[in-house]
Amino acid sequence: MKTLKVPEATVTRLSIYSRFLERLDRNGVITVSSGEIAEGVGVSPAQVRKDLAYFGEFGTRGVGYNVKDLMKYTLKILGLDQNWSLAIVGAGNLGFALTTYHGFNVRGFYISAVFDNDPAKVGQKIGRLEILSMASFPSVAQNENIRIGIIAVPVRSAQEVADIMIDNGVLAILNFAPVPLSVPEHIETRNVDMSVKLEILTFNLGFRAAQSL
Amino acid sequence: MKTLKVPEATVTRLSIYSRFLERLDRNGVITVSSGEIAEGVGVSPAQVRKDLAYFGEFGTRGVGYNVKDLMKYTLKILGLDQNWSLAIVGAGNLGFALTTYHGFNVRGFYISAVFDNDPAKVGQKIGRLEILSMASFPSVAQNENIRIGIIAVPVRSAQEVADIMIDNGVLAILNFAPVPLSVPEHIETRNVDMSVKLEILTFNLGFRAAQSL
DNA sequence: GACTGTGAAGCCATTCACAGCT
DNA sequence: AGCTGTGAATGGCTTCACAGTC
Repeated sequence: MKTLKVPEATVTRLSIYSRFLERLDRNGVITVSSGEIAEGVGVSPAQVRKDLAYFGEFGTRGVGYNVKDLMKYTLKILGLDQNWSLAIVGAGNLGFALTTYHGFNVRGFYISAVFDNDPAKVGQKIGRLEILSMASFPSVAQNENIRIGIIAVPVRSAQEVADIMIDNGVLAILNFAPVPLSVPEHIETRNVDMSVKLEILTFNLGFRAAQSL
Repeated sequence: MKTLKVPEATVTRLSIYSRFLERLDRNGVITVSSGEIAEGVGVSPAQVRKDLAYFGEFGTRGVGYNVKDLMKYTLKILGLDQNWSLAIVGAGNLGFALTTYHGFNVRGFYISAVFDNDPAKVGQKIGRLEILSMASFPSVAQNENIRIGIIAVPVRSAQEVADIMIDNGVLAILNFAPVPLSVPEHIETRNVDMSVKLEILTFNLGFRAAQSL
């Protein structure tokens, strides 16, 4: 088992393997081979084995992997053996969708609070959560032990929101605003940019297609 | 100018440069250097020049790039000099957010229709759009010339929706369901998986941090 | 016989460093 | 002098292929 320098692509796939394993486990599958995982998630068997090898030897030669065990290992590696309190800032359509998005309220994640500075929104409810003003961010972040923030505000407010989050102990930010955040070295950020993905599609429909003429 | 084999990472960045250039243009900036673009979007200057070089020579040595021209070139390359009709399938919270998400109704994209098979939703309105039953997908897809589909349904329905889309002329699919779609060779698909990005954050907070102890 | 784990090879993307223009 | 465009070097990820194990 060697560690250090795990490619981010490996972590991405690990997250996908992990969810696939949960599905297998729910279906009562006991053992799975790298080839079956590969088939299920659309990568090569060697890739699956290489990825897992960054973290240990989880399989049995000639047999494969125990689904339940490997699922637990992947969850542990991804840090999902603990609970993570999330705060969402921005209660527009996107923030609303994210708050009610079931996928965020599983696998160790729990949305603790939603913030918005629009006075028309503060006080309204999204499911069990009341929309709070940003003025209460510091106290809520501390009480709820919020270490991950989700930014769902327009570009112009994104950096300001990030700064407030970081000042109040947030260690990692998932940013839906299409702008890069400038943050200290030790803060983790990732952007989710839906438009970029759309434009990859149109590029491929146009430009690549034109080349193969 | 050499072409063939443009890395997908280059296309991703091109989309980001393009949006950055729009911002510069709105602010009245005339000329920009690779270093300034790099600074603005968080990559290296050499990377910016290399990326652009895949598509031509757009700059002037000693000077830089003309903002308006380069913006137009990037839009053209990305296929955004034409209009793209989108159809969204799934009018749950995510579909609702996507339908009203302003970022999708700019840069050449236009949401033409929203579909859902829940009888309780069919007939309701999201802004200007009435939610349609999937039974009308074929005729609407044809009339509106829909070539791009967005899947915002649960995992269990995603493949079925993809099949219907493809049967009715859709060429590219943006899939928000966390499952790989199986599609013919010539169909473009990309997944937007928000949970994966979250799990990269928790991995980095946990695993990577543990290694540096 | 089947499947994992892994060094080596191959491939792809990024960075470097500088020649070429303005 | 300043900045682009690009071949060469580097670095990193993926695939190959096979030894090791059950």
